[in-house]
Amino acid sequence: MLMEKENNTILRKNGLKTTKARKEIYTFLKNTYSHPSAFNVFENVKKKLPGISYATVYNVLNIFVQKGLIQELPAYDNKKRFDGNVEPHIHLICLECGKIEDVPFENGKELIEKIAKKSGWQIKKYDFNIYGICVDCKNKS
Amino acid sequence: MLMEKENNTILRKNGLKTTKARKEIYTFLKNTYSHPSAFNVFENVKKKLPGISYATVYNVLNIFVQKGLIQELPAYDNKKRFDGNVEPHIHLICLECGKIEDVPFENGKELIEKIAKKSGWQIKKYDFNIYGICVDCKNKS
DNA sequence: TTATCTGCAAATCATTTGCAGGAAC
DNA sequence: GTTCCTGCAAATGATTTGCAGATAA
Repeated sequence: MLMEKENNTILRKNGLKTTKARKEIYTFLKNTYSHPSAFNVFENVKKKLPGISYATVYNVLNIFVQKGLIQELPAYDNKKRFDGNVEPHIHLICLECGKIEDVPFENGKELIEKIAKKSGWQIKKYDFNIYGICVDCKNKS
Repeated sequence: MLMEKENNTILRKNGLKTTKARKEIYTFLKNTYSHPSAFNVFENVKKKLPGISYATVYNVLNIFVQKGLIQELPAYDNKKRFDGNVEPHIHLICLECGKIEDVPFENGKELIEKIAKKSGWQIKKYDFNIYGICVDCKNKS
């Protein structure tokens, strides 16, 4: 669990004022593996800050992405997801229940470097999403 | 260039009536490397079929994706892209100009199989997007 | 105090839907 | 002749924006 203090420090270090909204959203994202949509974040943070507005959630999420504090997953179903884990990794996405699990990308770095060299592009980041049926959903059917 | 005849055959084989809209959209997607958005498809196909409606473009794209005739790229910037190349491969996406290039994924199959085995998931497909600055944009700046 | 956020409501933009007429088979 | 498709216009839903008041520094 993230401590209040380090949380403040991180925000300040990134030139952001430490507001309640930002602290709660940051804490929530850094302590979940659920890869929430903006709406999920809104719902959850509202438990702590009942007056928070949906627009503020979007504003804060966008600033965090911009600052590299979190990452944004592309919308495979029209809703962006957000991930407090900024280490490069692979996402396993269940087509049935929507669950998203993280998988480390072994040799990812080498592969990326090889592609950078071959293509001549300057590579900034990647996202690697694998879609299928998760173990739970497989067992259900 | 795709021939009219094979085009018809493929549509029929998938249980689809061969309409002008479908033939043009299919031909366009199979003959471009541009990874167009729905709007790009609309613009281009309108040159051949001026009366076509935007909704039809969406309908047809969705049916094609459903039938596996094309693939859909998740929206990293709020717009889905479509790819006539259904072979699994990597996309290089330029953050500056939006260009998308294909890269073969060597050892992709092995990697996916390894992840399937390890995780227990039944894997259906993947998409692997690498973001950066393309050669042209690098040279410009 | 001053610059920066937040909350609210309205706006935007991609995508979907309902339905009546039209085309494929 | 039936069934399936298209075009149109309206609906939907996620995300963004403008702005006035509130809050952090």
